[in-house]
Amino acid sequence: MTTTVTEHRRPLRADARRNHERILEGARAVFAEYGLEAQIDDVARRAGVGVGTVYRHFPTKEALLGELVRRKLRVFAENAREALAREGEPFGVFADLLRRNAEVCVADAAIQHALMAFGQHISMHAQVELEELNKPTAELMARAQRAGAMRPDVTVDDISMLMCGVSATMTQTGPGFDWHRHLEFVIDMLRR
Amino acid sequence: MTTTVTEHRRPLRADARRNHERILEGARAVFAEYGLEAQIDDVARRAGVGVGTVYRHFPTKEALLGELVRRKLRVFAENAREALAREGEPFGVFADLLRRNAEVCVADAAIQHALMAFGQHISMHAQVELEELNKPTAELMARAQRAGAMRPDVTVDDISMLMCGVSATMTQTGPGFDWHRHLEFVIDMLRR
DNA sequence: TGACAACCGGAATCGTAGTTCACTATAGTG
DNA sequence: CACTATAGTGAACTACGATTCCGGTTGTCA
Repeated sequence: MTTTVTEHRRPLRADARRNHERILEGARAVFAEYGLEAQIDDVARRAGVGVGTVYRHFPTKEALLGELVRRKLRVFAENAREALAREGEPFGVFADLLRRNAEVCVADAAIQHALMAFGQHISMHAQVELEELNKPTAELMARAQRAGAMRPDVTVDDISMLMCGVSATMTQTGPGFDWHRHLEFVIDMLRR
Repeated sequence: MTTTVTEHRRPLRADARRNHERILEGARAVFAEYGLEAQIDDVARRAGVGVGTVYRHFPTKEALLGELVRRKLRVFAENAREALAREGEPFGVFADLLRRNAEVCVADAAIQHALMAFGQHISMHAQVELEELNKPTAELMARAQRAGAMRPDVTVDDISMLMCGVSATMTQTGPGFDWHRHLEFVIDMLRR
């Protein structure tokens, strides 16, 4: 239903496949280091390819950013599914999931910046990934709530919202700004 | 000590003073409507002056933004001082201050965007205003804490941080994103 | 009212980045 | 080993938007 055209094409040539990966990794690194204002030329240089090659793989800068965001969301989702399989006190498991995913975030806060700058536009192209993340998260929350360890009135969307706030703290370098602390405040608030 | 050079200059000509105000107001309106990507030309048009005039008053776009931010901070501070003078249950007074200032924020979330985008650079030029806001806020918190109505471990800096998170929610149009809700979560968490 | 300094307007300039394209290189295939 | 569809390259093109500049205007003051 949401299958892309890609699947109908013959497989990429070996060098193309290799470069695709290199570009994505280069982009991740460069955006992590310089933020959104990093240029495509920088990405190309870091990846060791020409600009043209970047554009052969991603039609626009925004598309490239979009793919990076989608990958990040997949990591979040993967962690969530893993947490779902874990044994243990539900609230603790959930809190640890938040901590772990936050850690994934800081790894390159620039992507976070991207999410906020390009905002809804990009996230509209990540519906699937968002869904994939929200499903296990909701289940995890339901468990904690049934166990009476989590406020019964919080929803998955609240979590997105609150974590979005935490990640805002990450990109800010204010005095006394400490996202770890922010996150613990949030976790505390979710508790019973 | 931190007095500006302006004071040492002869007063502005009447038309210049008028334009200064118009530009600031036009900028506020335009940035509120189109966000940071609004152009100086737009500001000029809205203010009913030429671009050159804008540049006569503010050397760069960033400087203009900076002044807007500073003005906003002064409003926050004003509200805080007012709250300080108010009678009543300390925590409630403080919570209402947060609500009121949040309301001031949304009025033009673009300024908020500015704070996050230009980030630390602008806020470095708003030290004075920040101080002016933090002083009464801290006093208000101390009262609530002495009354045993507020968590004793939160600081003024925590408030900046958390409110920064709330304002991130304002600029985001995610599904199920509701900054009022976010704010109430925060207030709840601050409570004893 | 006359003179001039301060001010205004907005076309023109300049720098910056995203994007294209004409040409070259190479993986895959028979 | 040819042959060709794919892929790569980077100089050149473009669009856009901040900033400059100078001829014309206007407040102010004697």
